[in-house]
Amino acid sequence: MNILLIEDDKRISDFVLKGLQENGFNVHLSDNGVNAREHILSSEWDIILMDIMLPDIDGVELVKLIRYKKKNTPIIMLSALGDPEDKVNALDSGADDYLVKPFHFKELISRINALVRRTKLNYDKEQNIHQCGDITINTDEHKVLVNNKTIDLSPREYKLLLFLVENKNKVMPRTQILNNVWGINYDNNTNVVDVYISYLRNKMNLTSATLQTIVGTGYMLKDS
Amino acid sequence: MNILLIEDDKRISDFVLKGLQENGFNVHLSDNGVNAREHILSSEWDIILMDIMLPDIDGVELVKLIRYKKKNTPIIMLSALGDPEDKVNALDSGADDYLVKPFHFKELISRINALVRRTKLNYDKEQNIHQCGDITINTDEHKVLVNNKTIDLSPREYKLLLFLVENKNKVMPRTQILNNVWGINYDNNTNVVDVYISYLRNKMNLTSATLQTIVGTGYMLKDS
DNA sequence: AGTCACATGAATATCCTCCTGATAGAAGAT
DNA sequence: ATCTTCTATCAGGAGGATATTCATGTGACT
Repeated sequence: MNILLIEDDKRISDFVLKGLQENGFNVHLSDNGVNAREHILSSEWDIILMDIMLPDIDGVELVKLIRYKKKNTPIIMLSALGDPEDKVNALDSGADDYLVKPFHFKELISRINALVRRTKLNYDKEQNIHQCGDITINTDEHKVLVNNKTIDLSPREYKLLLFLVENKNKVMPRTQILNNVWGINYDNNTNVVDVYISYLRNKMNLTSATLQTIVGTGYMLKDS
Repeated sequence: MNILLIEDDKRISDFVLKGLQENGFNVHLSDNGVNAREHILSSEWDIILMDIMLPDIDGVELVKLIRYKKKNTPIIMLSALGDPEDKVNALDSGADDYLVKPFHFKELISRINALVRRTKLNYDKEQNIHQCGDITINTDEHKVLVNNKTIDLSPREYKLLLFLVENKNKVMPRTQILNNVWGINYDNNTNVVDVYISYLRNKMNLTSATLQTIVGTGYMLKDS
């Protein structure tokens, strides 16, 4: 799960970052509003944790911007301000939750889980998502992500990748790949599969540990 | 909006009930767990506000029961217990939010709104108004707006656009477009779809990032 | 009839994808 | 260690897909 943490106070961000990572979350840190905005608009996050007081942009304004841009990413505000007015203000601007510092770390984890659970209820039903390690394929949108970055693939590359993800952790012989991705049922001495595997490894920066070569047989995509 | 309030302390329930009603909510009160369970399982609620300490059933157990029964109704727990353990316990059992008494009424309203907003994101599609980014279609008036400017479309163009907006963020194969917009069920080697996509892009000034071409498949209208 | 808007198929240019075949390099066999 | 087999990668041409424009057909309305 990918979390964007927006926090300028290094003591706090160190603490939160470490704690989240220990709990198995994949966290990216932004320490200012401008940088955060870039990351929000260019990538897909499961959830955003945002300090309300940032050096350059007001957190509430940032939330409004995100919602204005039709981004529905879940947002939890973190703030030293415990005043009801501040809470109301943040929640009404589009944030989903508001947590007053200092907070207990366990509570943060539980609130993250609660919110993500609620969000996924809406989305996962409707979208067809395939995963394998860092790789995410959204077949509805025909979209491929590696570490939250969109990768452009040609139709054939896409079809091959999808086939490998659908059969992750299984060795796929060349013949079977040719059969399923190219529709070729006979052995015609081609090396297209090798070539396209190479394309994928390049475009997606896949190590040979992730997209393994099984010598004499074919290939296998490993789920970390 | 229909709210189920589960609270046995009459002083508090009076206060909350009155406040919610003044804010235009439609509220039903249950003052014990057994009665509440009946209402939860037999009716549809937009949101449930639940005291954690009830005379007959533990609130957390009630939440677990609701979730076990595959009811995804949003739940906010209200409790005098401010202990992190209690919060974690409640949230992890399936509650969406946790508010410690005494709370400010405005905060409760904001949290209710935030949660309902999050829950309804994908459900409340207004019948006559369709949106996608800058594009707004009012089917009652048969009117198309881009950035608040009216666009004149021919019947076929309109039908195609509406279909794409209704299926925004999903790749629509040419065959499916032909089927739904033209009523053609067989492949008759036509390029009308391409031509009309071109018309739309021109008339509406759509970038190829908004109305995307999915090479080898079809087209997709992207939100935001 | 004539005009107009619309729908459609065809034509063209452009761009991108796909595949082949060659070569270099890695892995495995003896 | 050497040879053989298998794999990785590259470059470039052929082919295919798409965008756009044009010409024709069709039906409604005047």
